[in-house]
Amino acid sequence: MTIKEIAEAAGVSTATVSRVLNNSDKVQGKTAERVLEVVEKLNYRPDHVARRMRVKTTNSLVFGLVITDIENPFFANVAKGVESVAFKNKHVLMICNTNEDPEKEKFFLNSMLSEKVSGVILVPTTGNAEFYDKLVSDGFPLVLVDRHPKGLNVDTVAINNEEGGYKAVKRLVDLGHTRIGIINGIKGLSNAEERFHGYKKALNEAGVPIIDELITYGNYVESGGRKATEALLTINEPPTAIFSTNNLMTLGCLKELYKRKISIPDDIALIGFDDSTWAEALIPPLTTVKQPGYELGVNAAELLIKRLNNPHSSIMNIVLNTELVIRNSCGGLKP
Amino acid sequence: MTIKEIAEAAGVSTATVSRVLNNSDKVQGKTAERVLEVVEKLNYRPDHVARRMRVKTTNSLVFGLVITDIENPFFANVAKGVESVAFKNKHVLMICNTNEDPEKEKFFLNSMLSEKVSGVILVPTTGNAEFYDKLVSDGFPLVLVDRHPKGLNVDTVAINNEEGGYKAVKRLVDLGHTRIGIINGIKGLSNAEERFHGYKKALNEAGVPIIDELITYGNYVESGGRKATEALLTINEPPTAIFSTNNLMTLGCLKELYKRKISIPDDIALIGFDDSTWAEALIPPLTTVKQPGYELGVNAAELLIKRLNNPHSSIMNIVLNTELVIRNSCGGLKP
DNA sequence: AAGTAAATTGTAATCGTTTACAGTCACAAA
DNA sequence: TTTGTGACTGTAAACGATTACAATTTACTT
Repeated sequence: MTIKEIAEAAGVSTATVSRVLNNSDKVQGKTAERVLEVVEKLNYRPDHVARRMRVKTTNSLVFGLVITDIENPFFANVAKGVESVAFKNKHVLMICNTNEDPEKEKFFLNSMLSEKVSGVILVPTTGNAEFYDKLVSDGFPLVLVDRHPKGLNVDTVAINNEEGGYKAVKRLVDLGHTRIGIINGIKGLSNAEERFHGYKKALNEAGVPIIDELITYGNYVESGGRKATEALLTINEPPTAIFSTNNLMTLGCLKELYKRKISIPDDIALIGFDDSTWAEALIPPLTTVKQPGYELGVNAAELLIKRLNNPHSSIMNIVLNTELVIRNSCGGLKP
Repeated sequence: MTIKEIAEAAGVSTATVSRVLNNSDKVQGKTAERVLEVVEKLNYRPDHVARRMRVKTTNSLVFGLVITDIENPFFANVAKGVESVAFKNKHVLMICNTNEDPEKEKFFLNSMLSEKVSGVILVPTTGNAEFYDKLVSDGFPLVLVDRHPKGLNVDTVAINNEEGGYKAVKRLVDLGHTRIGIINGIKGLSNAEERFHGYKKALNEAGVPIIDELITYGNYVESGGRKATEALLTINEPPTAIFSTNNLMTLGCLKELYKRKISIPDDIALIGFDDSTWAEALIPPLTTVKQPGYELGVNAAELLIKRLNNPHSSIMNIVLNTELVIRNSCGGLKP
């Protein structure tokens, strides 16, 4: 079913059909009606592929979204935010999942470029910075979310990770802890390093020494969180509190603690980063730094649209704030 | 950067470049090398849009995936399974999120058809059955996952929901419960009804009467689970065990129980459906019926590929089994 | 009635590939 | 030398839409 068949059936030219379909230009009311009737009757569906080939604008009706882990509820939130904006703009989403693999990421970005998406929202891994740079300088609409490779002049939407880390650790310090273990994310990722900065800042401010033994890395995955927890618990003088810097590692940590029958918050205090939907269902409910994942996605999508409408406006870097959600996994709550 | 420019730069025709790029046909080694060098040097990226327009096959390098809730870890699992197969086949995924809204679903399906995806994997909502039917009879490659509208002759991959529900409730019955509340999913959805069948079957087999008061509906969302739990707890003689038929409703249930300081498994037993990553981190860890979400996705994608390669082979309905994961939320475990 | 501007519609080129078909070339056989 | 045969390579026509430009019709003025 093509525009040509519609044209024939309605006794007009393809140009007229196209005009009616894009309800642009001036077509006589009667003619438009007749065409629309035929369109309806023949159940015609426009071919976006053909359209996109002809129309050189960025108007492809598809946005790309590249995330690192679709199974992490945080990124699911982000995706939902992006989706809601995309849908409002009649766009559809091409979502890819890199698993933090730079090669996969490159493949997906190339695929999306080949598919001529309008633009891409990307949670960057490490190692492809020059590639992004080339895309941006070629004028391709790209928005980075959640992470910001150093020295890159590109639109970004991220959260204030340092402040988030600071808040979390300050809370622990305020409750009297001085041996505070941290489970860090992936080395070299901006958000991981910033959260770590926040940790150090809070300790420094309180005059608490920073002890190497208490600094572990869990690479943002559950098994990493578990191993890191194990490491923290088996040192000479284990921490009295743990700051886990993402939700999956928190899960690993919880499981390890449960296995060892170490109870929260009595034996150890635990504070997480990222408020997942299950955080409140834990016993005790988890105190955590809440990241606005959905808003991150919404803002990224809106920024992308802004960029599309105005390719030469200056680069924007949006930073959203976190919120400390105090529940009971660090104690300190009135009963 | 088009194939034409490559052709000029390499001093050959566009046909030759195309042949080299699709490493088909016989092109002289030297020529191919020269072309590839130019491709490399000029950083050429094929235009899939143009390609797809010319090539009428189903070979579009894009699969569609329509799910109902990207924030539900179960569907994230499914998506990941689909993704892994897609990636192996150098395909990229167009993912849409219907939120159980039939209108949105229709819009997305139309979009995907317009984008000429190779085929679609769909978690169907209610109400668009005739639409699917038309697609399938038009020869469009469609695979349904997780749910199966009645009377539709279409490829499906689902789990054995009735057996899953049966296993869960049997476990409760075996532990001596006779007042077992159920929090059902969305009325009219095959998987919800099948799980409910399993519930009734287990009770009937044990000679336990089925009591209307104990049957509630939570529509597969957290708030629904919460309200349903509230309803169950405020009847005259509350249940001693609850079967929650999906993960989000289980979360709602847990929160309601926590609020009311009802402890698991001492005051009430709880069994869930769908083993989320957090289920094991709960205290006590959640006993649940595990659905193989990832495998569901893998199988759906493979079925889709099979369908693409062989459009006229007979319709397949794949059913995967569940597994009862016994933890401690129903009690009955040796300490 | 003729002329003119405005409104509507049609013609045909174009987007970047793929591919049927045709053409070229080298070399072996007659 | 001519002819036939592969092995390559090139030419040009699609694919389905959009749109500049041309053509036609309509409406209005004088």
